[in-house]
Parts: sequence; structure tokens; C-alpha cells
Amino acid sequence: MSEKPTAPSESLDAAAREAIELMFFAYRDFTDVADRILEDHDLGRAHHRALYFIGTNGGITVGHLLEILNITKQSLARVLRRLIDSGLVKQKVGASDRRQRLLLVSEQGQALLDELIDAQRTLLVTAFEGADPASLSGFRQVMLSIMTEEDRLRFEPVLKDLQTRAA
Amino acid sequence: MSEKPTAPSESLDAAAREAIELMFFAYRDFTDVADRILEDHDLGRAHHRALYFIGTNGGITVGHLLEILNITKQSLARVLRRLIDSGLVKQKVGASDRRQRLLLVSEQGQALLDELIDAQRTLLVTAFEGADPASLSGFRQVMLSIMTEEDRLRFEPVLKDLQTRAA
DNA sequence: GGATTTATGTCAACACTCCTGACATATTTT
DNA sequence: AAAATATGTCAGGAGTGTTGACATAAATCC
Repeated sequence: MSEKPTAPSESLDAAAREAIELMFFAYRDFTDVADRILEDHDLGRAHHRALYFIGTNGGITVGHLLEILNITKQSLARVLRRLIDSGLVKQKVGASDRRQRLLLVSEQGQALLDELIDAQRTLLVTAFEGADPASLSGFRQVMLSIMTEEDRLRFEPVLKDLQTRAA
Repeated sequence: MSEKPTAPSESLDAAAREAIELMFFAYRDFTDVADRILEDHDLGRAHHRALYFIGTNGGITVGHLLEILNITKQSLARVLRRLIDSGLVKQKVGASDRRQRLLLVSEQGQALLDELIDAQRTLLVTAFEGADPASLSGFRQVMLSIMTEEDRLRFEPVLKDLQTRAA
């Protein structure tokens, strides 16, 4: 009965339509658990993201952080200024290239970051506990496929070939 | 060797830590495909979200839309004003309750919404094509589990019991 | 070594999105 | 008639993102 057998199967199409909403609600509630903590410190999501990638990539350069976040220098500058002024992030002149300002979280910054990561990690662990290992790997695979190739490369390779798409 | 067998298994914990980044990059790239279209119309994400839920819930009330979006009346007012002024959304006085302003997308609004949905749907279909049905159901189940109970209820029930969590 | 490029910081200005609190109107409910 | 509800609006503030220009220090090129 279907007119175009080569078009996305109706089942995949329906799943994708539903997934638009899954992405919206899941992401919103996922960020909410961190937002509540950030409020106590009068920080926003942009501070969270910067702190996160500095904490998990100690000694990262400003330029590299800009690449990861995909925002402008000015957007990051405001955020970084607050993080540095409030003592959550420290700067260190690059050893090999002294133009660079390597970014590091302070003890305070690490403590806040731990709190933020714990909140989101706990939510995710709880969600993962109800899923079998195959579902988990399915979740991971789909999330990686949604990303651009460039972002996907930030992750360890997944077992299955993600580029398979023979028509 | 593990100290606390009742604590999240180290494997789940590692998966959850990675998933923090999966959520960030996947959601960003997912929204980017819509953002590019919105730019051409000088609209933002808030307009997208309002248009989306009006289009997929024709005749929705302002109050109900506020509940779904979880924002304040004033935040929605600005967004709605632009959508109405630009002819993308129409209002209709409620039949049973004439205080209500039922929201509906215009033909133009539907055309833009179709464009936005197509972009995200296509990205998701492509991602889903590389996954087997079990992975798809795993993805769905995990996304539902990440949400609050309240948001989860917006979706059709999933086969497996999501509340299982015996310690 | 002088010219160019790179890494970073900063100023000014603008747009979008979200918030709080207050107030107004029309309509429904009690 | 009084209270509650649905909606709209005004004023003002904060966070986050953008563009474009300009400045400094350090590395690199020729």
C-alpha cells in the first residue's frame, strides 16, 4: 500500500516524529537538575558548560574551549570573567606557547562541578538502571548518530559502523 | 573488587558520565538544523517551540501552552505577539469559555512548521536507519526515563515498566 | 630582524529569552 | 454581587548569543 518503498519506512518516520518531543522534554528535564544547583550560585547554563569542559579538560586553551562550545569569543569572555573573578577557574600561562592562557578549575570550581555532574549522573544512572545493556548501547548509538561527524569524533569509537546507509 | 555492590555499577556510572556529553552534543546539533531555518525568518527557538506545540495541538489554550513550555506568561506573550503579528498563528475565542483564546497555526505557520519538523525528522530518521529496532526502543525507553514523571505522561505508554527500581 | 599571523582580551551595541511583580479586562463560577 | 479564572500588558532586570572593531603580546615566516 505504501507508495515509496525507498522512502523512510512509516514506522521510522513515526518514531522520528515522536523523538522530536522526546529530545525536547528529556533535554529540558536533564538540564533542570543542574539549573537548580546553578541558581544557588547565581550562575547560568553558560557558566555550567564552560566549567564542565574546563574541569574535564584541565589546561584547555581558550581557543579550544571556543571550538567545543561553538560560541563567539565575546560570549565566552563574559562567562569566563565571572568564573575567574569568583575564583572557580584559574588561568596559567602556556609553557610552550606563552600567548596561551591555560584554563583550570580551582578546588572550589571542582567542588561545584562535582555537584553538577553528580546531579546529572544520578538522573542518568537511574534512567539506565531500568534498561538492559542492549538498550543502553542503542541509546548511545542513536545519540552519536544525531550529532555531526565533527562532534561524534570527540567520543570513543562505537562498535557498529555508523556510516552505513546504502540506498 | 568493587566496594559497594549496591552502588551504581561502575559500568552504568561510566555510561552516565559519557551520556552527559552525549546529551549536550546531540541536543545542540539537533536544534541547529532548525535554528538555521529560523534564522531565515528572523525567529528564535522560543518561537519554534510555541509554533510546534500550537501546530501539533490545534486549538490549544494559552494556559495549556504555558504548562507545556514551563515558562512565564510574559515570556510567552512576546513570542506569541510576534507569531500573531507575522500571521503565523491565529487566535479564536473559545466556544464554551469565551475568556479563552484558542491558538491555531495559519497556512503560512503550518508551512514553516512543516519545514522545521522535516529538518529534524530527517536527521532523526537518518540516525534511526543505522539502528536496529531494539536499539530504537532502547533509545525511546531511556529518553522517557530521563524525563520527569509529569512529562513522561505526555507520551503513549511504553511496554516495559519504567518504575522498576528495587534496591 | 621586521612583517605577519596567532592567541587572547576588551569595548560598544544589539537581539532573544526568561524572570518578577503589578495591574487591567472580560468572563465564568460561586 | 463577589470571587476566581483566562488572558493581556507595563516596567524593569538578567543571562546568553551575535557582530565588528581594536589592542597587546608572543610566535612564526621570510
